[in-house]
Amino acid sequence: MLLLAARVRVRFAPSPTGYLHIGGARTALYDWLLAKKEKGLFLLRIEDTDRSRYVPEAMEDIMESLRWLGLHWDEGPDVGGPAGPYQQSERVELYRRHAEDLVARGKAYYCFCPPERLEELRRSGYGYDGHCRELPAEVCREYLEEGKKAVIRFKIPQEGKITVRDYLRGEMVFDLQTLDDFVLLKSDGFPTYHLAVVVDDHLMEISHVMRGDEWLPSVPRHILLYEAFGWEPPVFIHLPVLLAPDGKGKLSKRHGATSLREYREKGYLPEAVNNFLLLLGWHPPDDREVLTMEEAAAVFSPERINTSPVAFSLEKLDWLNGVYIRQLAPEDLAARALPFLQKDGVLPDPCPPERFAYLVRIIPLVQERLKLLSEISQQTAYFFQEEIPVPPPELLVGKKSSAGETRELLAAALKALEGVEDFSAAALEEVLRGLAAELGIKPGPLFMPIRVAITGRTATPGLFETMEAIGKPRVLQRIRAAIEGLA
RNA sequence: GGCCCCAUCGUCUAGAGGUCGAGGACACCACCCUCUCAAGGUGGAGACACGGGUUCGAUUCCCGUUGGGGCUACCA
Repeated sequence: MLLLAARVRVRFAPSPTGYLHIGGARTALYDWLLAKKEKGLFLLRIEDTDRSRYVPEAMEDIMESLRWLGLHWDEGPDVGGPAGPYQQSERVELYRRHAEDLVARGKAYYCFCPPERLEELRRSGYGYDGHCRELPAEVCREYLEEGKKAVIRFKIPQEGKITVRDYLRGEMVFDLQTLDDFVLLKSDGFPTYHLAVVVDDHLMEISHVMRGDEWLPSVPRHILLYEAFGWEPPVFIHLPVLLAPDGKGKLSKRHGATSLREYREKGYLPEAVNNFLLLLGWHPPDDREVLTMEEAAAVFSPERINTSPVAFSLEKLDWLNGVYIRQLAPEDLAARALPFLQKDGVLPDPCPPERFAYLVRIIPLVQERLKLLSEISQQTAYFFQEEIPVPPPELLVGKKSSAGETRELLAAALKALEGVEDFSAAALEEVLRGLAAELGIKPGPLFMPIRVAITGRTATPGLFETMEAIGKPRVLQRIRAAIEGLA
């Protein structure tokens, strides 16, 4: 007994079978929020009891992803803690002892049924039939001594009903006859989920269990186990499942990105991902939906978690990402965008300080236009390049204009710009607006060819700020190149 | 098949018997702002699955139907 006191202790208990799933991230977030809100502790426990599905890199990815989200744990496999170890593969002795204890007390039994028999049983549509349940003790001992493969099964009481409780859904009644004698300890000596989760949640003094609602049908088994051990069960809070964006079927790889790392690689901010996940199944007491995790932790309450399935639709995530990008200080955004620019070859790695300083200067121009960090390269490449490809005439010449006219406009602009000493946005605006007035045309038809000439794009930040940032020499040179391209 | 869960705008949701001729957010449409694109502002369209009850009164409570989802492994 650890006697860690009656404070809230929650755990996130992923299985290292792959990268951290977006649904798992939500569970971890809710766990973290509850711990924060209640001034409790958040633990990380790795449930690696299935050796056949074990993926070596998974554990590192899970921890790295959680850290990226800022969901730091108080106890876990890397940091340790009073209830360790926090990796189930290091606790197999513990599970075995508990399973054997149940056998000794007549609440569980050894089963020697071969896989083929079990397979047949499964096809019949019912669970295990209790074949080994009443095996005489001598026979059992004999088999064991012979080294026969065996599992330990839990003995489900045969009659009656069991009432279990979910925090959000209330009481649920299950008929015991619909439950079969499930396996506690596998023949390889590892525990099944059911045994391990109950033993660990108890030993680690978990007060609230949050997990996906695919576990709802297993609650009776767990309650029965708690009763068999004579333990007090924790509060169960089952989170609504995440459905595919079209609402049909469970979210899976078929429906786009399901691992957190993919979102990170696409250029989503952890702030946005957290905020988005927060809203998938939970709603704040007021209508403020954009909130930091600190703000969320202050008002988080499990009562407000929904029970109906949730379609995982990304529209709001994209919007939230834009919101958080706009809130960032330029230096911060630059630092976060840099890896994307380097990956795309726009900036070198390592990045020289003066280039980074220039990036910081550019950032405010594109900040409110950015939805994903991964868009940074295509939106800013022309700032960093010495020369850009000469824009084709179809881009340069407006719908209502001609090549000749465009050439003349650019030539006039070039002439006016050559005389500008102070190449600042304000001065440039004055000069170019003056030029348009002089030519007797609206600003638009003059500005657009210039924009395309110096950026190669029709959609850019404000023209004058852009020109200032690119600088006089490159601006003039690009306009000259564009004029030549129209000849 | 058996067991379990769920059901408000396209999506996330508010709503806990009269306050609802159903509120917010994203997305969508229009207009405004405007050198383009964004951002921002204003406005618009858009939902209580269906059928029975209970009640003076149901989005809200109960039952059923339908629909969706999950579980039914020596996987979690």
